[in-house]
Amino acid sequence: MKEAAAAESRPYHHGDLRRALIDAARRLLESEGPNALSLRAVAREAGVSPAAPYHHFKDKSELLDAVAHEGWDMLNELMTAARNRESSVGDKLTSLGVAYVRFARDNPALYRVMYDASRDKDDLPEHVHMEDDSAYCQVRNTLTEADVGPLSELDLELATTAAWCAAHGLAEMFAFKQFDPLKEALGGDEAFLRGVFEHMGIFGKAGQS
Amino acid sequence: MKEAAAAESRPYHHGDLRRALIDAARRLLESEGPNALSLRAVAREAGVSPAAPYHHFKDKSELLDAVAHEGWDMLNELMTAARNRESSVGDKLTSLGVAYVRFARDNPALYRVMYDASRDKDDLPEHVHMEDDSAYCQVRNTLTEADVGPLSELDLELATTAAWCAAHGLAEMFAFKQFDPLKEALGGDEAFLRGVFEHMGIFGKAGQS
DNA sequence: TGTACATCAGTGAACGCGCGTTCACTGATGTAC
DNA sequence: TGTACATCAGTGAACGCGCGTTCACTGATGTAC
Repeated sequence: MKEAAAAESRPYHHGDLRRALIDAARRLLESEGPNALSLRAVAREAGVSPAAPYHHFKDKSELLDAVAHEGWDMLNELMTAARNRESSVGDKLTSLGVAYVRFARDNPALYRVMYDASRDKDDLPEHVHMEDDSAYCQVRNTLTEADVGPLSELDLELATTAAWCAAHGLAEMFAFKQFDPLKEALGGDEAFLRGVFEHMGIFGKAGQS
Repeated sequence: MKEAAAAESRPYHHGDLRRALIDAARRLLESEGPNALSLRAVAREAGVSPAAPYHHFKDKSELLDAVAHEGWDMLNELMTAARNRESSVGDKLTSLGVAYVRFARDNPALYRVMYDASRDKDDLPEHVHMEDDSAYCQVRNTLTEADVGPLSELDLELATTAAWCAAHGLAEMFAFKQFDPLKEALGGDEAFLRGVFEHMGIFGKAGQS
């Protein structure tokens, strides 16, 4: 219905096809999963010919990168909000972890695209771990606030990495049915999530201080 | 050369094509990566017609499952060995974690296939977390040996899950170039690995006890 | 204000490709007598 | 030991499919004068 209406009313020139393509990709991603995300499918979803995207993206991977970039931006924002919401270091860390895994749970296909795109380059995008308000830096900066004595620069990076890995691991495992009984016994996703975090050094230890 | 020789000498009936196909898949996986793993490519690599695999596997996914299954078996064995190699609980846990991540580092494409196959079913294969000598149980059983007071059944599962997630997260991140400076500063992969584990509750805390 | 023209952002047909799977077939093997 | 025959495990050609990308094109827009 939406596409039909768009097809009727859309003028020859789209206005902001780049934007529309990314949105279409996001829609497809959540409705059909990451494997369905072809250039042609995105064009189709946007109601446009298969060649049209080439006026806005060099090739398929550039479109995917744009989608992934938006995902990271969302995550950065969620993490910033999660940190600002709390006052103690321990609460901030837990809140960051929970926000991270929630994002992955609520946007599983997008999350997958984000890491797939990174893996292709063997690196995470710069703005994820370099810029000041990036998700990675939210974690690192919170860790510097912990009053567990001065951490060396190396230890700080290691601790941040440990936290990031732990959260990513949980995010990837979260959907496995294997954990359903445990989730149920604990009373829900959220309790499970916090339960696991409590057993992870970064989150648990700091959470108790 | 190998395929040519095989093509010359192989009789009409292969002998053990099932085995040969899985081996071919493994070879392809490490040389070309997970995306190159098509049924046709596997048949080609095994020096056999595209239809031949259908006498041994119902479809492509059954072949992939067989490959993944072998990966899990390898991992189970490595984990068992890693645990038996050490005597203290802390050393066992660290050794398990290191063995896990090493496996992922040394067999990145296989590792990917293992989890991709699991994700398609939303569950890990039974023999990975149910059987007594499975990787998962190696971790859980080691945790029961820890003298940190009696863990409740739920806490035990949570702790095992936490350790598994943490290791998986590190395994997935390990190859990112982002960590190259850190690895170098610490003096190599191994030191980086242990450094991160020390900051992870399960491994670090128990490692100090 | 009107007109010529360059530029931009679409179209739609076509390209070659590799894929998973099916089919009728055939060569090799094993078994019954 | 030899022979007839069923069964097994291959072949290779063909199917339809969706993909990424290119191409010559055209309709719409903006700008110079």
